[in-house]
Amino acid sequence: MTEAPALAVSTVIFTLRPDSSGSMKLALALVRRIRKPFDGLWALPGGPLAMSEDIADAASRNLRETTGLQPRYLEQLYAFGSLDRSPGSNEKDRVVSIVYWALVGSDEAAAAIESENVSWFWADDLEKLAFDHNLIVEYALWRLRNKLEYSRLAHGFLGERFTLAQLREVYEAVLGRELDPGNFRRMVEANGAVVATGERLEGTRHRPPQLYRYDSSIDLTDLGPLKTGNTKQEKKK
Amino acid sequence: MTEAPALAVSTVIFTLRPDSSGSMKLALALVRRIRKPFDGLWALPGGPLAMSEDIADAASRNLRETTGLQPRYLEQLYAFGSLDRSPGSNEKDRVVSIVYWALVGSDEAAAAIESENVSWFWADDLEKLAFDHNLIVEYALWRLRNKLEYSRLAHGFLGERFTLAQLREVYEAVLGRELDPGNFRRMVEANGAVVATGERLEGTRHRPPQLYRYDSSIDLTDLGPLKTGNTKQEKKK
DNA sequence: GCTCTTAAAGTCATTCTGACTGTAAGATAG
DNA sequence: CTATCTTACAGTCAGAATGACTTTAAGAGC
Repeated sequence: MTEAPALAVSTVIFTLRPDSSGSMKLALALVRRIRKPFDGLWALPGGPLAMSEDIADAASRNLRETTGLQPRYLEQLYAFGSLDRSPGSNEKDRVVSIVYWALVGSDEAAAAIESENVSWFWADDLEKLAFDHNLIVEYALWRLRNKLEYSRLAHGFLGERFTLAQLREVYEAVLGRELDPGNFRRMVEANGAVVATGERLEGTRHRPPQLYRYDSSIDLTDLGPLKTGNTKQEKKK
Repeated sequence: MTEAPALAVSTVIFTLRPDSSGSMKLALALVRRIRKPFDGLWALPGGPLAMSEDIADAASRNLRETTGLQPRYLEQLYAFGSLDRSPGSNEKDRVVSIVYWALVGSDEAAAAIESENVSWFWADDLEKLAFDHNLIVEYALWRLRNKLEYSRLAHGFLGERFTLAQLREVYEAVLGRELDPGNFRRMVEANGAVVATGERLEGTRHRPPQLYRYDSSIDLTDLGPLKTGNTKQEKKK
């Protein structure tokens, strides 16, 4: 049997974190490389795929190992396998990376592991990363922004119950632009994936907003015939 | 170094072919397996990824090797790597397949290789295929149908010049439903990806339709930050 | 009570969409 | 050479969706 390219799994881990001014911004988890190539640069968390480990499980595992968290959403992004991904390295070292992207709740993310070598970075305005990881992040961002518009994806960042203002804040942070509150409400109500709980959020300094929850009979996102079933989500319908 | 899963590349090859009544229907190329497992069943063309071969090149190569054709469009679909893809087989045999999907022109497809072990099948109404290939085809179909609506994908099936009726026929074959000719014309003209050539198609038994071509400054499809550049397409803009 | 802030409902003009009608330009049959 | 058939192509109309905006409601804090 002839030599074959190695297989690795990496994960782009997104969350929302409050910036210095208190508004939510999109962030992602990176780890610092501690060996060549690209020693010292930041990179996506990842590692080799074990012989009897499901690919999504591997992504989930390296998410847990780096941040200590569980993904609220996990989806395969793309398989990257160009020959020049690691310039200057021997052909023998070729690695094909199957990349996943994940969402973690912003409340949970605050409790995530952070250290000298594991940290959150703002998704826009990234420094130069190891390998082709800048391209990978760009693509993951593009996919996240596209999917958000026709799916329940925002739920991946929120808790069980949330106000429409919080939901809108997620959309604004991900899309990077402000949305009209009235039109946003109309859009959300029309699409029907969100239902009012009847409860209200108390303790604000203004009119108490209603709390909503997602209709659990609707999938988090539309994967077509692919039903991963890897996250904690249930599905019916 | 511990043993790792093998890496293979497969391709879902779509084309349009006239059925017995003369209308175009979506078809895909399959090869018959001549060894275990699933000996005798039909399967997607594919094979192992060579050490120094780009993944898309491998997909392109096995498209050429099975059908003798060049893809007009080629895009990565998904990496399939469940542990139970080949039931009953040894864990040592685990294969992760990176699957691509391709479009070939219907005129060229008519000249494609066909044999006892290579043949076209209608995309709806497929028999049981080897491995998880039914699921893969289903997903490829879903992706094709989704992308068609917001891209220039239909060009992958057509020649340089075509009438709006031909373009509509592609849409109808892929989507599996009839479209209103007037509204279709309006939609196509509004989106601007198609331009009139001024020439007309002669020899019909009715009013001669105008010939159109795609505006080559617009990408065949929107891949976001990913620009494969693997097919013969040029891009500008 | 007054003010501040956000919730929530509603208005309006524009654009988009699907269904449909009407006319144009050829070929063919008689 | 006229009637008929077929499809090209233009245009209409009503309802839905969208973006910008206004109005009123319901709390907190002073």
